[in-house]
Amino acid sequence: MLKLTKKADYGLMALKYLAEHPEAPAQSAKDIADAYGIPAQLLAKILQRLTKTGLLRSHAGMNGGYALSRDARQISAFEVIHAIDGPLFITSCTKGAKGCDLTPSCTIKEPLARVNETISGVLKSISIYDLAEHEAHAAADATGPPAQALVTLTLTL
Amino acid sequence: MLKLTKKADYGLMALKYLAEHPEAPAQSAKDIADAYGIPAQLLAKILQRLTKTGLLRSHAGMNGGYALSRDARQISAFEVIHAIDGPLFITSCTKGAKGCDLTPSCTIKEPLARVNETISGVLKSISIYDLAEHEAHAAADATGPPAQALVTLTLTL
DNA sequence: TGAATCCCGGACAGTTTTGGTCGTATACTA
DNA sequence: TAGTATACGACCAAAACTGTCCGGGATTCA
Repeated sequence: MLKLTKKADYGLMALKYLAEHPEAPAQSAKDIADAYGIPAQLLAKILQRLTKTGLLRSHAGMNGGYALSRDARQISAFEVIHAIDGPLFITSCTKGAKGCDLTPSCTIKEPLARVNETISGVLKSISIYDLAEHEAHAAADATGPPAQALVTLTLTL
Repeated sequence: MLKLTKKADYGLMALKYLAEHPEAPAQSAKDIADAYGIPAQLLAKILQRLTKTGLLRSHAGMNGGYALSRDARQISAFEVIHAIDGPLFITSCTKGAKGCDLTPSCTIKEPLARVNETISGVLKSISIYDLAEHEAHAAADATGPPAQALVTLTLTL
């Protein structure tokens, strides 16, 4: 449990692919799908969704395709997952408005909501750039501190 | 997405209930189910599973029921969720052994595995005791430092 | 102009996961 | 031995997930 859907996985993989090919003006859904061996039509729809939410820009016609709308560093895994799978709530009794119907049972909800925020925080702190492989290892070593993401989260119950 | 199942929710709620009634030798599945308005038979099966994994102890017959097998402080939310929903993996390509079939595609897997560990860490750091409502507020204030769980996690990509 | 390439998006079928019920067997207590 | 409670497998309906099909539009190039 607590796993993300294949769609979200595919979406992350696709963005990673785009981040690793910044030179090309655009990559077609089919190219990306072929690169990873995932169903093209399915990926296409995922990319469409990411386009609608503004994470990608699309271009129809020959040599068209998709491209990141921002720098890979500025796109978090959270955004991608949220765009594809919708709002993530660890508690099954979602809906801040109505809450779970009967019973003020979910006193659990409160502490778990914090867990939820923590998880969101982790996901928000990870960018597509972090997922991509940065070729210039040697260069990175020379240029200074490694470009590692270091995340520290605090959870107080 | 990324939400836990109702079963896991129910399980946590039940353990919380047990933690809040330490005086009783045991609580029947029906009592707990009624307290929260959740289907009794379903909860029964969940409690049975928790019993098999050793988190609970059961006792049949009159005045029987379930009780925590350890102190509420010694039972983590992670254990409960794991017992009910099985191993939690954020990546859809689970199985460390075979990995996702074709394509060494899931280079994503590696960074996400760390996210997964982080989430597990959060869940492990939360005990059933933390979920329960502690009546003795005044007492707690007097006895010393507030019994708050403070969790700090570090994620390095 | 027209053909090729590529995005857009709804409808839909197959499968798996969940959530929940039923029935029966078993254990314990009074 | 009657009543209460767990143990557990079979079963089912509904939802979610994955994936496919298909008829559009947009854009580029010859």
